[in-house]
Amino acid sequence: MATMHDVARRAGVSVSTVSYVLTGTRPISAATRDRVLEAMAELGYQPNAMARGLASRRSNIVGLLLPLTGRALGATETAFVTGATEAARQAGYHLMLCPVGPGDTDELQVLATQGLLDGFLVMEVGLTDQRVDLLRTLDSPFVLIGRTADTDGLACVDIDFEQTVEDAVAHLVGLGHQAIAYVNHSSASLAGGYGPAKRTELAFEAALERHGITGVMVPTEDTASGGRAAIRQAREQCPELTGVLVMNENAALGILADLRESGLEVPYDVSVVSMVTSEVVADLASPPLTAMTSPGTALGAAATRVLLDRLTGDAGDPTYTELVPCVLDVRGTSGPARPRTRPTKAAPGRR
Amino acid sequence: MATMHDVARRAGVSVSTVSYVLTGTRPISAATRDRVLEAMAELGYQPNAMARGLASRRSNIVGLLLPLTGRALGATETAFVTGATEAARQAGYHLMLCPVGPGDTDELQVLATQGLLDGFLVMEVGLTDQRVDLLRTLDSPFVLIGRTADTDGLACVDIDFEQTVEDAVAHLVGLGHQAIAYVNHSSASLAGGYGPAKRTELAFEAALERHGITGVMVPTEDTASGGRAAIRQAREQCPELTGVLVMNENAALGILADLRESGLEVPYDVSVVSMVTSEVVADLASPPLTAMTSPGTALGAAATRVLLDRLTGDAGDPTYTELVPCVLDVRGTSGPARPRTRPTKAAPGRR
DNA sequence: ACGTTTTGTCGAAACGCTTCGACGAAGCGT
DNA sequence: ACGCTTCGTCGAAGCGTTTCGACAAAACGT
Repeated sequence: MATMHDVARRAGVSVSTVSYVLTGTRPISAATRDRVLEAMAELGYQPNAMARGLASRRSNIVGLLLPLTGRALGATETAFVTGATEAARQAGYHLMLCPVGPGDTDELQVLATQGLLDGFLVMEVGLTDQRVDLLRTLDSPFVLIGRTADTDGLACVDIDFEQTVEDAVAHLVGLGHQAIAYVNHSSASLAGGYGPAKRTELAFEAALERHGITGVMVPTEDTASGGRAAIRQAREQCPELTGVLVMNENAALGILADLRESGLEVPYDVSVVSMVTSEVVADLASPPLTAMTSPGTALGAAATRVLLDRLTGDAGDPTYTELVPCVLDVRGTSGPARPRTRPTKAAPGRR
Repeated sequence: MATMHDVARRAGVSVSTVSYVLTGTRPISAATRDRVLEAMAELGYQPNAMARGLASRRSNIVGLLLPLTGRALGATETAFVTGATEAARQAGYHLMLCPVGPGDTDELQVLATQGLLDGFLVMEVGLTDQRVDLLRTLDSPFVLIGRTADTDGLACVDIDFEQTVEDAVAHLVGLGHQAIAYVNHSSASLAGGYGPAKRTELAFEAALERHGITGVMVPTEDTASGGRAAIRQAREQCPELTGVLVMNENAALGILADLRESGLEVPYDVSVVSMVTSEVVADLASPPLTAMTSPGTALGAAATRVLLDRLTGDAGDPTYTELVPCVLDVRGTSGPARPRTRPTKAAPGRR
């Protein structure tokens, strides 16, 4: 590997001059610049990342804090990651995946103090999250993807759950639905203070009231069978329901299957809207899911930009919060509400 | 941040002694070791990753080369990533996600020469892959997750497609199926030399011959609608088919939906086995998919171990290849073959 | 008791870069 | 022609480690 010394010698300049050409820190005459550039090209010179990092105390690497549950990531999380990675790359940064969950403070402590990372992107943020506290006291720059209960002084990028729920409910109400169920994350998530679960619960209640309709919320596991259980429970608690809002993609498919097996046709008898859903999964269902598509890639990219702005010093507001709602994609599982008579077996031929 | 100097002063030893305590490179008496350790603890000392990297020319970071298509990663790929990340962490390494596809040689050239990464894990390997050639000429240590056409002198970890196809076919044959379709990746993938597509095609043909049964292979897009199109085409080409093997999870769901809509009941009329499938997606379907579950996490971990062995020098065979077959998980979509009469509308009550 | 090895520690030289102060050479106004 | 600023470049001092050669002190064999 050629070093800066080699380049300097070949171009007949000093090492520092080469450095200035590279970093643009000081003005260099066009003539010498060209000579240096040429020498670099001839030698196939590539600056050493470690040396640069040591001297400048910035690595151009940001860490992505992501609890690795052992189970696969959802499509939404994956989109976050790819969005963030791509955005970082375009800004000349690298992205390091760090399996650090809300409780792994020791891990994070090490990561943040060993000087490898310039800043952090924090995913899967709980309403109270030790990682946030730690990063704050260490004052490492960081941006949350998600939100804690108290976002004072924090930079956050998140899905606008309130708006998303409202939009979804409005869609159903617009189709004439008067009784809707909301199938939320598990009660464990709710109790554990998982932000999206809590926020959507509140938003759902608010939306019901605003539109003057009735509804129930049912928490359930994020699996197909969880969805099945939830829809049964919902129909029991609220037999007249014609609309279902469901938080989790997997649960959504379970609901669809269960309704079908119960002799109810979607969307003729019941409409289903899936929240925070990726297109791939929506298209997996048949009919394809009407869904609030999660802006995963965009969020990841936005978070990265916010963090990078902070790092390069031209930081604006340190309390910057950017909320992006999911957008409604009407596909095959939502339609006009049936009149409020007890549904008979679905009329054939309708789909 | 405390430095080694601080620790050395506090413990009353030289800097190099502190270093030896940390790295174990040379013997240190128990007494001084304890003193040094104590000083570290008191100061909350944390070695600087950059300085260490510069001096030792190893970063303890490995890069994961992964084309980011813009679309979300599949569950299998995600499992690879998490498995690799976790395994790296346990060995004291970090994992950096690098969006570098088979063609992005410039990107990779930079990554490999800037000295940030000790080695590479290469994902989504094509039958011929420029990344492999480049890494080879730069002689950076690397391990493939997947295989090129010619694996001479390469370290690979991959799914054992041949075995997986054979197992799947054997499962169907064991249930009495005599005519099976294989819904493969798209013809573009096949033409582009995508390893899994090609290998499974050959393995399927071999399995047909070995078992003395008939079948067709239909390439299709990796989407639900791709699956629908494929199953139609397959039934046209081979009306007597009772078994379907499908490469892609998304396509599998499409196939299930299409069969149901055609009045065929799974698994009574047709059995479906999904290849290289994750449990989450398998459970999304109803009935849940009988599948060859992909050992994603295990593969990622295995690849990492192989790479790390190579890095730490106690490398064994540089041509080490580890093949792991998917394992058959019988769920709800496979069952005994129907007698070979033309099926009438499925008898009710059966499932 | 003697050389000889082994053990434990030290000082200093890298590692390849950034950055700071210095300084001659131009360019400016007057 | 004069000092004054600006421009372009240089040398050297770090950045925080690892690692190598050296060297007392202790342990060994005879």
